[in-house]
Amino acid sequence: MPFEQLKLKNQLCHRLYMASNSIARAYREPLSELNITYPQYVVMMALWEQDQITIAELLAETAIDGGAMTQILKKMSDKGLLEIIKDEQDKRKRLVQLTSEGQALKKQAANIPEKIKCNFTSIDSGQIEQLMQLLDLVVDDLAE
Amino acid sequence: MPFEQLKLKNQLCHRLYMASNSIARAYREPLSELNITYPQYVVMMALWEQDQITIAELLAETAIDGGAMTQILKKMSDKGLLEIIKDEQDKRKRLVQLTSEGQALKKQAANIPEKIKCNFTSIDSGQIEQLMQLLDLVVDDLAE
DNA sequence: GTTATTTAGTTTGTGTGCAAAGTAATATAT
DNA sequence: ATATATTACTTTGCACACAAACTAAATAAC
Repeated sequence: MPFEQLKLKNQLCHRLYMASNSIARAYREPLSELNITYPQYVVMMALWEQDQITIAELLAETAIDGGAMTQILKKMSDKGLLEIIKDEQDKRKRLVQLTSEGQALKKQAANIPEKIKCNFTSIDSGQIEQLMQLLDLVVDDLAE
Repeated sequence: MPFEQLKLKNQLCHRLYMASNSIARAYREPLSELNITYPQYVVMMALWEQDQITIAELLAETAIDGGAMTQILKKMSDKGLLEIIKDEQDKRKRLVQLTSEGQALKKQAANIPEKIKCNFTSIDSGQIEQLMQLLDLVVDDLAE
């Protein structure tokens, strides 16, 4: 049975591809009520946890691409969710800071995780925990 | 502990986001030797399994977006990997058919899964199987 | 048999993800 | 002190992913 390993049903990558797209799609509607996209939501979650961090720290926290981050932050800045401030100590760096609007959005976002979890009827929280641990192994193995 | 559920480390979606991006990145180099991208590789895998199928069937098999598929197939057709043939019975449909070059590429691709698996040093095949099953549950739950 | 609906696919516009090249400022080497 | 390298980002160009609007053809309704 040659080429068996090339079948889509045997490919972890295709499962991840589908699962990641499905999840992002699921977030679209709830996030559209906050007028943000999924990667923008990731940035917000990072900043709600720790504000006033450099772009490099935000990149490390979110795993968003640097080139994409510039555009994403610009759009979020235009929407008034955050401000990008020059670091006076090191003028190469820039600090990202939530506006009061950005901070206030946290309350509106608080019920989103619950909304998403409602979709998971055939998978329990233990399995989700297990899934996250396995995904961490994948990510760590692929981090060169 | 309010907002605990909004932390990135507690979010399945962010793990999936990182894992999916990491995997796609890992495929980039091996696939560049075949001069194809990851979604194009998914299309090829589907066609290597079953050739001469309609675009709708290809969409169902790959879970690629319809709008994206049109562009992807056009690029693959330009590269000479496949041809898009009108269905004479039902003129709305189009059949996708590999060229001999497209078929021949299968041999070159045969070692790609092995190359990718080399990255996974801390995760065994049993865990990968388990991971795929859990991801199937996620995808099924989110398929409306 | 014409109208309405559904199906199959394309087009358009926005938002990433990524590599590669570019810019500006700091750190290092000598 | 000056050249070199590194760091922190930005810009550009290409390829998707997606929603929404669109076209064309087959089917269903009447």
